[in-house]
Amino acid sequence: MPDQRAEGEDKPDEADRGKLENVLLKVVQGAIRPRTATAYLEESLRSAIVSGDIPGGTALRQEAVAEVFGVSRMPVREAIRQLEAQGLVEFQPHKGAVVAAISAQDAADNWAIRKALECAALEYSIPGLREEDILRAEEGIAEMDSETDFSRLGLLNRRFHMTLYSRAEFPGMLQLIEKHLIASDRYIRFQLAALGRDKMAQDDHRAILAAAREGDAAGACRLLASHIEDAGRRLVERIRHLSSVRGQADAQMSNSKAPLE
Amino acid sequence: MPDQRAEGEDKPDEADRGKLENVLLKVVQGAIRPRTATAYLEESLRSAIVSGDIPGGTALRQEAVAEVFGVSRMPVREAIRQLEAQGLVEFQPHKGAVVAAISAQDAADNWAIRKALECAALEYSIPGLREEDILRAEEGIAEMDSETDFSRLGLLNRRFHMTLYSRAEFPGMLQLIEKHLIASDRYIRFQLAALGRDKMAQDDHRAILAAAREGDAAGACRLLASHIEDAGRRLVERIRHLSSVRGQADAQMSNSKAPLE
DNA sequence: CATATGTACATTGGATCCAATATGTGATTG
DNA sequence: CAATCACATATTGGATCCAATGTACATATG
Repeated sequence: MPDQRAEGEDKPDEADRGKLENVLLKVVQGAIRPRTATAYLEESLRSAIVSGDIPGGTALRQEAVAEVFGVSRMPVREAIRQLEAQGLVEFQPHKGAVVAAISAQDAADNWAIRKALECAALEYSIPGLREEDILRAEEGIAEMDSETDFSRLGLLNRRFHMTLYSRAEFPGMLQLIEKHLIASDRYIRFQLAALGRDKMAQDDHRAILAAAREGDAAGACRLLASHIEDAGRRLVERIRHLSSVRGQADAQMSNSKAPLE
Repeated sequence: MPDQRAEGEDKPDEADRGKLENVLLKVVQGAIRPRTATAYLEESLRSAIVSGDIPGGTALRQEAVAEVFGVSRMPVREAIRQLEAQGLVEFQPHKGAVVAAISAQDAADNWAIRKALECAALEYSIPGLREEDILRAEEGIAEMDSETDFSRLGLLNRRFHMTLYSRAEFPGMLQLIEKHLIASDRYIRFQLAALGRDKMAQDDHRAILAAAREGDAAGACRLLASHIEDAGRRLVERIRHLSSVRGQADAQMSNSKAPLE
């Protein structure tokens, strides 16, 4: 669901005209407002892909997608282009787009990138962390403790991590990290569905936060590095195991969707 | 201008069929082959942007671009979408796309990301480096020593770095690094044009390669880190300086193009 | 019978047209 | 005279149409 930013506020000088407009503005804001069809499709498709609703390997036929969303093929094509540049779909000229498949290689890549970037960001961020950030991170841990919905756990985990990095003065870096955190969501969900939420290594989270609170950048980075590394290694091992047991692992990975909704 | 590949050659006979195919293959490979107009536009625009031929801040009016390239607006739109997802242009619905402006913030981001990713990649890669890689890297350094064309210097620098990382077993990570190296090209060129090629810190390159040759991962990473950090700091300082002296620095940065062709 | 070839169909790439939105300019009104 | 509104214009968003390409199946031929 696309949330909207506040638009230009008209000055309320002309009797009730301002009020009327405000009312309409609220209505519009409350409603699902796809500012453009392309943006709407791009968000919907991405969320569906990372959540696993559209399993890896699925061919995205333009006509079919267009029909489902009630638009023409054109916005579909543009949305697919963007998803391609983001690495969420693979594209071949005249053949079409298929949702990027889950694979051990992709997972290993993602975790290696995350480790490098997140450790750097944490180091940059720690000196600038404030009370409110620490509190927000603590809340995040608590929320994860009490959350039962897998799909929300991924979001909460992402938020916790991003809070820790938020004071790094490199917005582009933070954006890149968030992109990879989102991409790792479906793997996290995949693990949770099978291993039955071992609280997502909450002990790690607590230890990292403790080090961050003390301003111990080196220690926090070391903890974060092994936190990410461990999760990545476990995940890659499991995917490798599955793909050696069964034929091609990609297909049935999608069943991680089943327990979710 | 899109050249087309050779069309159907009549087969002389079946005796030398294998050879014929090889010949045709060479012809096809040699030709400039824009598989689709969108891909052609995407490559052309990206190269023009990173090379500085299209300065930051330029509005990419679809109609104008389409006319120049002799196509309709549609492939232009798709290409722009991809460039947007790659962060090379900024996009606003109904307003259009403008080439992402050069800025101190963007440069700082880029170098911070590069430092994190490239150091990690180097560490992963060093244990797997072979003789041929070392040799290729040495050739790269030599080429940079004797190259006078600024636009090629960026390419050679990129190649040297990528050679060092090439044995890291994370293709996605390498792709991400290359993407950021390409994006940093126009900053490098910007520096070279002003500072007059101080050999691009070739001493650093030699030192890094020496450590890599010895298999000293930690040492090589330390050297690489400060190599990237120094260049980034110098660059950011210079951009900050320029923007404080003159009004907005973004516009006239484009003159870095002048000495190039 | 196997391989190669031709043909029909499905799907994507690209062009043109129309609609929606933003911006600039001039008129109107307090 | 200033501010606002209305309108004209430029530009982008989206839909529909046609062309190009890939795939699958049938057919011919050694």
